[in-house]
Amino acid sequence: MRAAPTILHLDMDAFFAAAEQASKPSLRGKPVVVGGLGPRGVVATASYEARRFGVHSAMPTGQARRLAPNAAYLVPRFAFYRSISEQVMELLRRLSPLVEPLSLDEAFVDLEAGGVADDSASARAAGERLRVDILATTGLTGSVGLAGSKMIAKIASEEAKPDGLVLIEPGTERELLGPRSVRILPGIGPATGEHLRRAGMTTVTDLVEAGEDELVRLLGRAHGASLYRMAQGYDDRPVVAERDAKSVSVEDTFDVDLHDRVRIRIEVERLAERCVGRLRASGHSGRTIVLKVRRYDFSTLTRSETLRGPTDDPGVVREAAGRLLEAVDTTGGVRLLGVGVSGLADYTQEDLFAQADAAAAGEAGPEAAPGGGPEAEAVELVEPAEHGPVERHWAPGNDVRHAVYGAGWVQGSGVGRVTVRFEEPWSGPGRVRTFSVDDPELEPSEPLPLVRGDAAA
DNA sequence: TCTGGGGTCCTGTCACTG
DNA sequence: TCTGCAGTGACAGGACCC
Repeated sequence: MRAAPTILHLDMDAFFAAAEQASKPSLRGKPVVVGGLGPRGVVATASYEARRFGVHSAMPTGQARRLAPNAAYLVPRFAFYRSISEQVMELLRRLSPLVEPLSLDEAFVDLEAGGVADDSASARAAGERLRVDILATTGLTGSVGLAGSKMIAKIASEEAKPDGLVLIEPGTERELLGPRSVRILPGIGPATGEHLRRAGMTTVTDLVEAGEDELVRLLGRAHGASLYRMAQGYDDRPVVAERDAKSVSVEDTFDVDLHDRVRIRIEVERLAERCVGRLRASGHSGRTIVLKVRRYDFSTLTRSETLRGPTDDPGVVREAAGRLLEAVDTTGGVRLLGVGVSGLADYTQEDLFAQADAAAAGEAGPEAAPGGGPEAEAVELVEPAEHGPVERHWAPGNDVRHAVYGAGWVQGSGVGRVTVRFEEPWSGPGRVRTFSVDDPELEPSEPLPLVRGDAAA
C-alpha cells in the first residue's frame, strides 16, 4: 500500500478484436468475435459492438453465433498480437524499468521506480501521455488505472474501460470496495463467490464484518487470510518485473471425442513432442511429467510422474506420458489430452553427466565452450520438413497477398473456394473477390503494421 | 453444436524418514 | 525394539486468471 497513486495498470480495450478491426477497415464499427471456430471453440475476445449482442469471453462460439449471427468470426493471430504487445510493453518500459506483464494486453507499472513524482497530478499526466503514445504507435486504445496498490489499480482500469483513465486516491479504498460484490476481489471466482453467498456474504463489507477467522474457516488459511486483507483494501504485492516459468504444457481439445486407444496413444506422443519443443525453446528442462485427460463428461484427471533428474529429451517425456496413460481408463471417450512438464530447471541430467565426465577427464569447468560444440546442436529442435504439395489452409482473418490485387485477408473459405477482401490498415474498406483455393497467385502473407510508418508511406 | 489454452497457487492425502 | 510424531515430497484435484 502506498500513500500515492504510483501503481499503474494498463488494460488494452478488447485487444484481439480491436487489433483485427485496426488491421481490417471493413470491420471497424462492426461486431467482431475472435476465438476458436471449431465445434468446441470458445470466444477469446469480442469487440464492444459484439458485446452489445451479449457475446463475451469464454462463451462457446456456437452460442455467440446464435446471439450475433452477422458478426465477423476470426481465428486468433497470436504472432500478430504479440508484435503489437511488444510495442506497448516498450512504451511502458519508457515510463519505468519496473513493468510486470500479466498477458499480451495487460501490465502493471511501478511509477515510483520510474521516477514519476508521487503526486496525483503527475501520475495522471503520465497515464494520459501513455494512452496518447499507445494510440499513436499502435492505433489502439488502452485503459489506465492508477492507485496505491495493484488490486485497486486493476479495479480502476476496469472502471476506466473503454478508452479512459481512472485514478483512485489512496485512503478511499474501503469506501470504494465496501458496497461492491465480493467478485470484484482477485481470487474470488464463481466457486468461491457461491461458497460465500451460501454463507450469507455478497459484498466486500460482509467479508470485513465476518472477520479473518471466519474467512479462514470457510476458505482455508492462505486464501482466507489474504482475502480478509484485500477486503480491507490492503494489498502490498510488489510489481515484479521478471517471473520464472514454473511449468510448460500443451493441450488439445478434439472436435469429436476419441475412443480408439491407439489413436489416443499417438495423440499423447504428439503432445509430448510439442511440449518438449516449447520446453527447449524456453531454455528449460523439467523433472515432473504431467498427463491431463478430460473425459467425454468433462471430468478432468491428471496423472504425474517425477523423474530422478530434469530432462528435455522428447523420448523420455514421450515414454513417461505413455506410462501415465496406461493407468487411465478412457472408455466412454476423451475430449481433451494434455502433456505438461513442471519442476523446471535450466540444465538437464545429461548436462550433469557431461560435467562429471569432464571433471573426471580433468577438463575445464562448466563455463567452457558456452553454446558451442555438439551439445548446443543437439538442443536445436528440427521441425519435420513438409514435402510435396501441401494443402494450404485459409483460416478466416489470416493475411494473404495476391499477385494482381495486393494485400488482403481471408473472409471465408469452403468447397474449393476462398473469399478475400483486399484492404490495408490505412485504406478504406476494400472489395471482395473469390478464388480457387489452389490459385497460384494467392499466397499467405505477414500482417501489415497498423500504423503506416515512413517506410510504408 | 456447452464449456479453449496456458498458466499459477493452494489444499488434502499418503508414504517415507529420522 | 516399538511407537508416536513432525517434517517433507509426491501426487491429485480444484479454483482462478487472462
